[in-house]
Amino acid sequence: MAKKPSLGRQKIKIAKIQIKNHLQVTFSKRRSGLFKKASELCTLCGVEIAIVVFSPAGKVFSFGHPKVESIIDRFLARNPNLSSTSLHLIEAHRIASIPELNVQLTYILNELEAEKKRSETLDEMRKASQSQFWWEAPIENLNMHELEQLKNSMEELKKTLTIQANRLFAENSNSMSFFGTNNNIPGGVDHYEMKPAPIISTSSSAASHAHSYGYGHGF
Amino acid sequence: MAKKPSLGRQKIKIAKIQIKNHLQVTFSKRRSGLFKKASELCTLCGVEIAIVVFSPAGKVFSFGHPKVESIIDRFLARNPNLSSTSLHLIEAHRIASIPELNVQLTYILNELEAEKKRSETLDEMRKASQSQFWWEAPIENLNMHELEQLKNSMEELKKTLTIQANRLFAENSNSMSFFGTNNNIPGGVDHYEMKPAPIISTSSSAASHAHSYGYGHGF
DNA sequence: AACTATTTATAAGT
DNA sequence: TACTTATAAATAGTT
Repeated sequence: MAKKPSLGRQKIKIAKIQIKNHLQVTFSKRRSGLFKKASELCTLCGVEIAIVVFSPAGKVFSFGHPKVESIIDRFLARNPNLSSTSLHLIEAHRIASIPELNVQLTYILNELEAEKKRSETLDEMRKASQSQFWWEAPIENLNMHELEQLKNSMEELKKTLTIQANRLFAENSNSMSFFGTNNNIPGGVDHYEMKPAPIISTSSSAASHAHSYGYGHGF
Repeated sequence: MAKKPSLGRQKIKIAKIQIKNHLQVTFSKRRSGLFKKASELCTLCGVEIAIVVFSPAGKVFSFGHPKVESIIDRFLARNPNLSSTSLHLIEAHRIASIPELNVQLTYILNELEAEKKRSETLDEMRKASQSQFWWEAPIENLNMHELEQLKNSMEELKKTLTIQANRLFAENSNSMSFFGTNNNIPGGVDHYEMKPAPIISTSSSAASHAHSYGYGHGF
């Protein structure tokens, strides 16, 4: 009985595997391979690594040393993105005991988030289609207009807030406890200076630290 | 001159590399190897992966498809953890004042601005590619609706904020106001009840989904 | 999951 | 940091 020697490992093209079963097996194998490599890198070089993988089915797999969470926290601390900021704000208002404000702000933040996601989606569509496919979804001008309005509203709000805040501040700078939780007011009264909307054009969300799949130099 | 043939790859123990220079080289090589593997896994299996690496020096390297941030958000949504909750609480206390709130709003404003610019860019790309199709309508309508709601919310918020601020103002002001310009006080000098800071201990910590370095099965 | 024949990654050296 | 070489590891296809 002649053993049929397998062909052994064959070269494959790096493109989405079509055969479902095959894909599943490969995913499994390579996922553990990836985690193993990560683990080795941790040990060899004493670095901290977190990996999060979402399967097409939405199942999540993660690796982390020392812990996924701590690394993510560190990452977010350096690279604050909108959603985490939203969470802070929301949380702040919960604690601040102003339910009405909370509800509304939450709603608004969700909207903003949705808007952001939407344009992310569009951006990806564009990238994927390379201008060749029908789903190159156009962004309607009206939306632009509405966004403009939104911005104006927010600026208005901010102005009002600033005025009110400074009023309160100036009057009771000795002992004001608006939110009950916090009596110390950080800044000086100089908040009252109103620039026409600062716009610290902080590079939008992701861009701040330069290496997504990037190769930073140095150590 | 006999070429000295290198020994080639040697087996190494998976333990922290002591020779600094060596460690640096290995880190560099293996990091790119890891990212490459991740990239291949993404392509082959159509999954989403984020990797964050902190070097001993605190430098951060990341890989993400489609984006580190979006994947982290997704992860945190499923897996709210204690530390980030703690951070939120701390953060909340820090910003529990009107001036700080103001700062936060400014930040959001900036985000919106950045988002708008992005949308504009995309829109121009869209125009350039001259692909305009009627069937995008549903998406557009939905968005218009949402944006309309957003706008309304903003106005509501502004109103509420003004009212609240003025209430406090009324409560706390025994003396005169420095700014006589406050005309838009809708009214009630009603007292607003302060609760002692709810502090909702959210989050079931990290444990919820089972695989840190774990090998979940299934897909 | 186990088995190999191969491909790929990479430790050392330059 | 980049290239080279020989070898260690990972893994595609098969059972």
